[in-house]
Amino acid sequence: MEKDNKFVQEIADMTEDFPRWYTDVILKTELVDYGPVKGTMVIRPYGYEIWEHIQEALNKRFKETGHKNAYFPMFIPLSYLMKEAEHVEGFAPEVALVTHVGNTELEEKLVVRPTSETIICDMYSKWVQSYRDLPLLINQWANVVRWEKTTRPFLRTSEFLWQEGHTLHTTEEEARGEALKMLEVYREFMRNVLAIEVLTGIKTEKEKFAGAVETYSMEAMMLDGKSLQSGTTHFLGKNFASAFEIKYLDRDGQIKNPYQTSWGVSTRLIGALIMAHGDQRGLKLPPRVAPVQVVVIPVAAHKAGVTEKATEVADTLRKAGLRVELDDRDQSVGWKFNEWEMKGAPLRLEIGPRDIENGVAAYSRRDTHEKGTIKLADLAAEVPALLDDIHETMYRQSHDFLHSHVTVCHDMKEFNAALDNKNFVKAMWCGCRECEDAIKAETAASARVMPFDQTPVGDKCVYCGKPATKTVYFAKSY
RNA sequence: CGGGGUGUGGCGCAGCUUGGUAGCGCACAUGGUUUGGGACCAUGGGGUCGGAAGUUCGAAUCUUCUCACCCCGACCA
Repeated sequence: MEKDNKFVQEIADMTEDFPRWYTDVILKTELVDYGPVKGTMVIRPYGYEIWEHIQEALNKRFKETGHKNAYFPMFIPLSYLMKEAEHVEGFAPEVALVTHVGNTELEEKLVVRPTSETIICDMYSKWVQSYRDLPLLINQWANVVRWEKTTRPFLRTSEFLWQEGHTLHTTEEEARGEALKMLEVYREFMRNVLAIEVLTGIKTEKEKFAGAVETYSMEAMMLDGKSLQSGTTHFLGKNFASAFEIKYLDRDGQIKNPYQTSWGVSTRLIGALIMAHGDQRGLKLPPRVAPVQVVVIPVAAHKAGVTEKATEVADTLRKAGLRVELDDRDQSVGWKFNEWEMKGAPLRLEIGPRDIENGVAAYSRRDTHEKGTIKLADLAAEVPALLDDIHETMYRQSHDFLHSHVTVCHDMKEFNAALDNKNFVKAMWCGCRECEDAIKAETAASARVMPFDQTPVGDKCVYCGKPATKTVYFAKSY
């Protein structure tokens, strides 16, 4: 059915122009639109529902780890931001500042939160008196504003939605453990909900969060070989606690500052799943966050009994707890097939006269394009199992893709070759800032994470050739 | 902020060199025929060409200025 190709909705060739492909897909599938203010995005219902499923899955996990949700104000007095030296330096260039209300100039300028450590610390200093108040485990869902120079929907926008956890602990071990635990929560979430494989580890000094002692990160690999920092957790030490005078009286009668963590993931995750799973036909959504898990398409709907049977099938699946859409719009079936593939629905069921005669529904998987039939009587049991299989297959694909695109490199020649092949580079590094900066300047790749498993992959720094002790993943990134 | 590019119905584009007051595809609307991989026919609605000034009898087209957006670099979840 080539026709003249003139009715085909074109999506850019992802192998040739990945950024364009990304933009085409998110706009054409009605995930987002551009906002009127440069760098902002409108998340449309189809995209927002993905976010809701992400929120639901994370909230469930936060509850299990003892965290409570709360909400703090969006406006933060500028003076708060100034209290932690590294923090100001890191965020000052990109904060939006409120200076006026109407025509009146404000006595104290307000920043629109780029992150909430400072205002939350201010409140924590009032709430914490005793070691009995600790640990304090709070999360908030909010929007934050960071006026970045270049933006792209989901990946980097001037305003974005996220979740930020902020905790206080009596001991360093407990706080560091919390940061590591939440990183593991994120990793498990990526594995079991978004079906994305990630590398986890520690950020270098250069790349860590402004104000943190240590930053842990998970990095996902996009289909063009770039890395996307998909979530971070921070061990903040006492940096903020002392700056904001959060103090408690310990059992030993001493007044102490607690140890602190913060951690977050954002709507960037939606960008991650688009760029980690998509293909030439468009989105490929993992079933556990897909707004429409199963689309039911009546074939030859004008024939007697077809619409009725399709409706019945959709109802059966809804009762089985699935998110189902019956697409009975007045379009050709081919058009609908293509549309739902582009929109990433994991599973399509077709109900036509032939199927009804045979007592089956025809299915087509979005992940493998495999087709088959399921007996109508078995739908409620088999479709959920099929969705689980799609999830596992998608994770497997993500896992294999990442690990087959990591190259161990010992010198810059290998390094550059690996980057050209869209691989992550695993290499040794001497640990000095000069080499890290030089590598970034020359190759546009940055040190993404130092894996927890520091098994050496050589003995010399990939850049300067001096003895090296750190194993690092380098990659170009979003 | 440095380098490159683009602005013409909702979207994608043609027209510009050789000025003569807009055209195509998609989308949209109505009617009909269709429907197992992006259907077809007919009819119809919608733009004054990013903005301003200038040249000219006449400007989407030429000149100058300006604005906006996009891509590549420096900054970042």
